[in-house]
Amino acid sequence: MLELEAPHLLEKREVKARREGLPELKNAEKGNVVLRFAPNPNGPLSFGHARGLVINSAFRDMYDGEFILRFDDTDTKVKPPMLEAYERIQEETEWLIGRKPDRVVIASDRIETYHQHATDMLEQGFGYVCRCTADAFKEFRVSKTNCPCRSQNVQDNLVLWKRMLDRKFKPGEAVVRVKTDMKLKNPALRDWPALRIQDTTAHPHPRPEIGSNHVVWPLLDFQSAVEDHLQGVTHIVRGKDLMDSTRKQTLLYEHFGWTYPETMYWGRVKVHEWGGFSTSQMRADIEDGRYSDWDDPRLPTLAGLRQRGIQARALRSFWNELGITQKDISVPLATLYSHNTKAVDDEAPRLTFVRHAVEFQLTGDHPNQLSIPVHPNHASMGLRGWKLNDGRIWLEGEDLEKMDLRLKEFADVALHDQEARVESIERSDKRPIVHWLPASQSVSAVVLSTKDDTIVHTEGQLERHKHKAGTIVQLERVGYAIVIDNATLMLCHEESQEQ
RNA sequence: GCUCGCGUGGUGUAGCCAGGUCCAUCAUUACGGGUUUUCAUCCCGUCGACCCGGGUUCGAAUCCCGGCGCGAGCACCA
Repeated sequence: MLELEAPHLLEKREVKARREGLPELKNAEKGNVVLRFAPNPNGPLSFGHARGLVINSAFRDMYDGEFILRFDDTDTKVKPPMLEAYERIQEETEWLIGRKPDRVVIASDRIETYHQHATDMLEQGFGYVCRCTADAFKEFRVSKTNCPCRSQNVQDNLVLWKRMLDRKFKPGEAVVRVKTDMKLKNPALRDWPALRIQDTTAHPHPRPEIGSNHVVWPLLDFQSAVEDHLQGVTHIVRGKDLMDSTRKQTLLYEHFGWTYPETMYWGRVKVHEWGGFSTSQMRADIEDGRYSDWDDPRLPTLAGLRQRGIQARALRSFWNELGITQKDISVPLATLYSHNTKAVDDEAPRLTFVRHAVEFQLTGDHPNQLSIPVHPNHASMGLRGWKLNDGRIWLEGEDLEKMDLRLKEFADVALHDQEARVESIERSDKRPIVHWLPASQSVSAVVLSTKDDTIVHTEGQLERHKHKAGTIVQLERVGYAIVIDNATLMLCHEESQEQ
């Protein structure tokens, strides 16, 4: 009885169990879920894009569904696409989510399909060609009055539509609008624009196969709505700034008799250490030479983070942990770094880097060589063999305040002038343990790190190594770093504030 | 201004829809301790929160109303 009338009462206890990971999708059937992420290819992917990629592909995995990467490249003037970005975004997506998208769709390939749907809309009478100026229409929108173009009959609309396609209008002289209702409470929804004219002679599409082929282009809400339906998208998970888009598009779906996908939203995210970066601002700064390129480690691009050794799986766990609440949040980079440390530590070979190195001469009895583990927790990673040869060693400038030191993995020494006299091989007291390097084992090197908006160069002596570029190592007592070449590394994580 | 959305410790997050098992979860940060010949990893511990005011109820983080705060949309951008 209870089961029939109020099954939720019985499930209560189970539902209250602590949830881990992402929430369930509504009306989702395993194997029958289609998701998408649709960036504008006006630059490479940013940190923020990663959220859309990570979350949507996580749902794809959770439901054994499909994930579409779609290029929403329908503006050639305000946010012109960048030709290189198409390939680059696909490569970065694969790196981030660890697989290729199930489908890739490029909006600019499908302009004629959108035109066809616009024709359908006009024929069925729920759209019209509006020849008012943007300003004039704005007044109609504010005053909740119908624009005169709204009452044109279907024939007139189709004639005007053909003239649009035939390049008889200039940009701004005609748009296609969706008939909703000018008295709708939300002004954003009132007879919203679906397609407009772009001057693709002055502003051709950067893809050579598209170029100036079309002048009538769909706007986001129309293009996205039609494409989601055509691709069979079942769930849309996106930023809450697109909430009104959902409402606009739902009105269009009702006209067409389609069912709108389930939607979920996330709020805005700010990273405390980064200001507001926009793709176009970054592009300008790179052109001005303020940053080296899109992969400059100071930039919040995926390429920049990757350059610094931030791992894809760290970004995945970071975004998955934030989840999809609608709250606007501000996260410290320390959270991302914490995920990255977990991702990297187990596999990071240890290496010695002596900053601001000062030379000393070892004296007294001591072995002439020693072996140090590559990783203290994993003997299987092998040993590093050091030879002392002439007994010249490097110590870090900041460690020299005390005269009695323990050279890590080696011996207790007492410093005097330029001499380090070995007092004991065994550890004999509580003197501080410091890292050090035999001169014969070292090479002059530089470690780069980002600090605020600058790149700091730290000179020092680096243990000789054969790690390939891109390897993440741990510089003992310094931090995790990515190998650039034999004598250059870059710290993965910004120097901590209290240093 | 109109419309929509959101307010749980320093920062995130779970719980809220279907009120009790919540003196509120987990993570991170900070601090303290343990393991460790790294200021790493790992482990243990401590501090710390339901925006405010009413209401409904035996009982409210959870439901209702009002207030306040924050954010977004109102583009012929995405």
